[in-house]
Amino acid sequence: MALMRTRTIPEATVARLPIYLRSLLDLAENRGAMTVSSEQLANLAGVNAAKVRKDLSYLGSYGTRGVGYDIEYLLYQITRELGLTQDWPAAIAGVGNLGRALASYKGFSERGFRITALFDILDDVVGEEVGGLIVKHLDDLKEAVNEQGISIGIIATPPMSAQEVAERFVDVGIKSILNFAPSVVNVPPDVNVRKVDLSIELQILSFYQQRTQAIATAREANRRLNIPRPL
Amino acid sequence: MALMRTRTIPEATVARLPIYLRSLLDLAENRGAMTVSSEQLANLAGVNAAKVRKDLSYLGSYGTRGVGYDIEYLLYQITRELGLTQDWPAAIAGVGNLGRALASYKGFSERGFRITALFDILDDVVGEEVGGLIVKHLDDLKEAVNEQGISIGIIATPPMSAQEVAERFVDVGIKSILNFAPSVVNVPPDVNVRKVDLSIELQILSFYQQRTQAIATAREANRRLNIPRPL
DNA sequence: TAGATTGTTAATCGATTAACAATC
DNA sequence: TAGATTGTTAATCGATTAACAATC
Repeated sequence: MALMRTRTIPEATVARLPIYLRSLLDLAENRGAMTVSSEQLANLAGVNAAKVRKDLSYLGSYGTRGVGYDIEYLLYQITRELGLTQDWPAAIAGVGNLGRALASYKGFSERGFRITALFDILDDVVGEEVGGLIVKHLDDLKEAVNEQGISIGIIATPPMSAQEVAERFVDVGIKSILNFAPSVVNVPPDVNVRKVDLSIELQILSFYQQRTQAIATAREANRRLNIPRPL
Repeated sequence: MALMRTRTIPEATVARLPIYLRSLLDLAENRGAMTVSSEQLANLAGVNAAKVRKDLSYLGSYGTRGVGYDIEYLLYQITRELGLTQDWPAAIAGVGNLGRALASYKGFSERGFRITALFDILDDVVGEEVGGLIVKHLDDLKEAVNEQGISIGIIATPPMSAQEVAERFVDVGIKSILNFAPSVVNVPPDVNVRKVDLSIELQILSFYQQRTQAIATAREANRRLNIPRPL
């Protein structure tokens, strides 16, 4: 067996590639640029230039010293690396407020993701049309997955149902799950799960908000103490 | 001036506190437990026990050797640390699909966050009732912020408007922003921004999905090569 | 006392960053 | 050649984890 190519892109880098991708698309489409320096790209992406160069170096050496990176080529490389040259049809389970918003979210299709099926278990939701799709019963998951080649499952159910839906996804062979439900789901180790949790984001923000306010209060207190300074 | 207390909780720890909080609430409410060991809490939160103990040690030494942590007390400490004992009213700018879903999202109020105002700029949206609130024009932001003590701004607009909304938020003194728009916003350094980007999550998932599939394919290829092995 | 579990240390790992030789 | 910018090295920083003494 040939030696396995040791192309291990760090997680932190993978998480930044989509940000670079977006910046590059902006440069290409709206500003008609042909090349970009690590410095420019760093500014657009909100990181520093050394990080950009290091990140891009994991994809190979695609820049030109003294010139920068060819935007089109870099776009192609990042797109390929992220697997975006392939089609990954996605299904949403749970057609409540959030599920509906996700189903009709333009950003997905704009970035090449197709939501091809919606599932629920409530009689008054199954059969309804949402965002151009008829909501199916979760019991019909397997059939839809086989027919449509669905490879990404999106959980938009209440927390109580999340684990069961995750297991159903796993049972039908789905290996990538995006979980919007506010609960942890357990899956086998070969299944990729990413979690988006609105409450957690707000709670983290609360921490930093509290700190910001504490700093402002401390500064104010110091100001009051210091200003009427006796000679 | 007294020496500033050097209580610097690492970012990674702050991001995990809400997960512990949720697990502890589950233990307290649904299972009537009084104490919890780092081992148990780790299992619920999906991390390892050493990490739990290290994380909790930043809050102080609240455990009892040989026994574990008192759940009620730990709940109180984490809640306080995250700033959740305070009320942080939030406003949403952009009442499209996503904004509506967020406005009616039960999870926020369940976890102590109040959405107190909705803003848009479109005539046919302003004045509409969504989730029990009348949508206001963005021009009335300052008034509402002052009256309601709004401290968190949520951006749910299209990407093009995100920067302008962020600036309006900053102008009226908001120091914490949750950005759902798929674009980077620039704010002064004392403003806390967190970004939730649905497309980026899917793109990262795409990378790992591609890798998972490559591994499966390689395994299959090896199987085919190895099974009809000549002597 | 024996068993359980914390809190902390120290080793390790991974990510960030400045610096600069290589080179367009 | 002079100026610009990459790609990589090495230092540094922050996060993770195993191990275990402390102690309930």
